[in-house]
Amino acid sequence: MLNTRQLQILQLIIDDFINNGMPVGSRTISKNPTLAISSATIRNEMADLEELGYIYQPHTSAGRVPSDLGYRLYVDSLAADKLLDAEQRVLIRNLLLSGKIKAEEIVEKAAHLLAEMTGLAIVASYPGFKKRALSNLKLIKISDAKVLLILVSDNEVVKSITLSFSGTNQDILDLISNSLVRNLEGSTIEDIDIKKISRLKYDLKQYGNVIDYLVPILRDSLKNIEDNEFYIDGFENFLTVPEFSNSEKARKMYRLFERKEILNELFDDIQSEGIFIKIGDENKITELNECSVITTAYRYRSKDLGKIVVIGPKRMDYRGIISVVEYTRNTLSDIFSGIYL
Amino acid sequence: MLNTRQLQILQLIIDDFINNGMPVGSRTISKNPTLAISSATIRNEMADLEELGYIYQPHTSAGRVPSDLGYRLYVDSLAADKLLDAEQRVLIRNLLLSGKIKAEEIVEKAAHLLAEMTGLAIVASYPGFKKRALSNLKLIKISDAKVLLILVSDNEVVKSITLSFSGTNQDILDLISNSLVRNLEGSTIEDIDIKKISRLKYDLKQYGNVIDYLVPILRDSLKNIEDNEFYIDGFENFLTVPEFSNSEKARKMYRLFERKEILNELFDDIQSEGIFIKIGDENKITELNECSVITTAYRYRSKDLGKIVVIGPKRMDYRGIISVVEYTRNTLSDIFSGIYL
DNA sequence: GCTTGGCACTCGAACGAAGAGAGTGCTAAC
DNA sequence: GTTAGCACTCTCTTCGTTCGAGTGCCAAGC
Repeated sequence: MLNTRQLQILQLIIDDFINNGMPVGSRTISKNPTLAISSATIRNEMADLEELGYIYQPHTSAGRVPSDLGYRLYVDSLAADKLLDAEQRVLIRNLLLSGKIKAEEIVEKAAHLLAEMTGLAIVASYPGFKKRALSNLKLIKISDAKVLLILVSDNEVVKSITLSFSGTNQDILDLISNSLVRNLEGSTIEDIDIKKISRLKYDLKQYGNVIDYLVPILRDSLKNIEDNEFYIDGFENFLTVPEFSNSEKARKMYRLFERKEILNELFDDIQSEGIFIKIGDENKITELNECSVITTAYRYRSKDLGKIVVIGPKRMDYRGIISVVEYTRNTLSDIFSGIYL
Repeated sequence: MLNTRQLQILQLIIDDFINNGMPVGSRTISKNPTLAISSATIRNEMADLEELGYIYQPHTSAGRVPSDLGYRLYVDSLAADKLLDAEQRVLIRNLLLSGKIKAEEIVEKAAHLLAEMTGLAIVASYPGFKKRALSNLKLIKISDAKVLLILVSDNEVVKSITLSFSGTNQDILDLISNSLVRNLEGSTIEDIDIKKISRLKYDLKQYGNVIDYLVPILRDSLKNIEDNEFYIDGFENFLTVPEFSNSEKARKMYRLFERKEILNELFDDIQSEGIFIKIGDENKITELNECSVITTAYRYRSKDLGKIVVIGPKRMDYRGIISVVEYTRNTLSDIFSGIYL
């Protein structure tokens, strides 16, 4: 559709616009030594590119700015994915590996790292829990009145819940824990039912009264488990982006991401495998029509574990950001899949 | 020092300025029915108040704005602390009590709630952990290669650490956990030493090789425990404050609170008991000279557990905010002290 | 002697005109 | 097909003007 020169000019315009954020004039492009054509010729080509919808003028006497279509072509032609340089790769890996911590914390760390490295806003979903199978469980005495219930899912995510429960000791709790694991292991966490819990009574007849007291507490607690759905980081980055430095706009963006239904809509739309980019109007959520949204999923072995969404202005360093996101995603997947352990 | 009328005028000026954010003119004050004096008289009084340093003019033909000294007098004369209305009290308590969760999560919830209710930025420190005594401990198998170490401190704070540790089963882990608890219970967590851990060997001779493998992992993990020091929330609120809506300023504030040494300085300065307010230049940290900082500490029984800092522009609804902060602090203390459990 | 109406004065905010500058489209020549 | 040249357009900045809110001070009044 576009000839080589047109494509080259379009790329130069977009590169320049990404760097400087100001409409690009024909003279700027004509200065490029690999092109060696005059500004007048560039102007003619620009008029064509505009007619084809790849660029437009904010006003009559301004330079050109890429349209969504222009960005799309630009992004699609970034086939030669820049590999992250070794230094950055080591940095990311070391930061994510430092301190062996909980799944949630690793995701948060990765999102924070991404926010810092990309200078954009990040939303990440935590590894799922409720829909997974239970793989281990433990009751731990915290104080005279409190017991901690630890649940481990088959995707190695851990949750803890504090119960109000007194008049027991750790030895009894261990017995109860063991019995519960035997009875509940393999059940989907959100579907754990009272019947299975009640089998405790038969296992541990001698502690009947303790169990009678504990069962309803356990049931209620399990019912109230919630997936901590999203972690948000780097929204303050919107404050430095000239396109959003109008604090009204920045705040609107922030408020947008406090709305769970918006996040759900955004996350439901993410396909697995690879990295996806939605530019401007390509986003279904109209509030994001001025943004580009880059999404990917991190995995546990061969299943999706959670998703990462990068949100920024359409004017962003796609090439660099894609490579950082990709490497972080892969590292995260490796960590969760146990490659590094 | 000030006569009744002067004090009244000062309060009216500050009330009006807090509400409207614009310099207050003599005519505005003279309209107040309880005063019933002309604007000319107000002007004379204002000139006196300015001479005394309680108010000042941003420029010659503008109204008056409270100085730090003026705010100080205003805040100190707010003796009749407004009690929070029952509705808000119930709201705060229910929100903080809903779902019995971990200490960290309760603090985060409280900070988030405060950010929403006050419209200001909140920094909270989590309950301390490293300097506390160990009260319970448990190893839980997560997968073939991972074991979770759960630590409970005597102030009922729970931490979990993932260890890479394979070739064992939950029964052995239970035995090891029990032995560790016996040997380490009461030790200060950051001081747990290898010697005490090594006693495992004598307790559980039959698992000698497992123990030899586990001890160094445990030691390293315990060394690397870090107190998750601070939780920050509501900084986006700075975007709505006209005084900071200049996004440069808002961003500066945000960056300020990413610096741990600043937060440490801020938190070290907090006294216990009660609610403290630093206005403008009263803050040692020069970057906060345009802000007011309200601080308080939540407690576990009769000892400080963590601190809460509210940061906003000097122009804030001190009366309302103090009462919200106070009630939240008290509720938090009650929850941690087990009053509600 | 405090209070008040009146008045000249001051200063910032808003508005508009003028000028500069960047960039364009078009035309005619190469 | 490319390019130099030129008229044209539109934004941005600057500068002066006006408008209005608010002041300080003075002289009269209670």
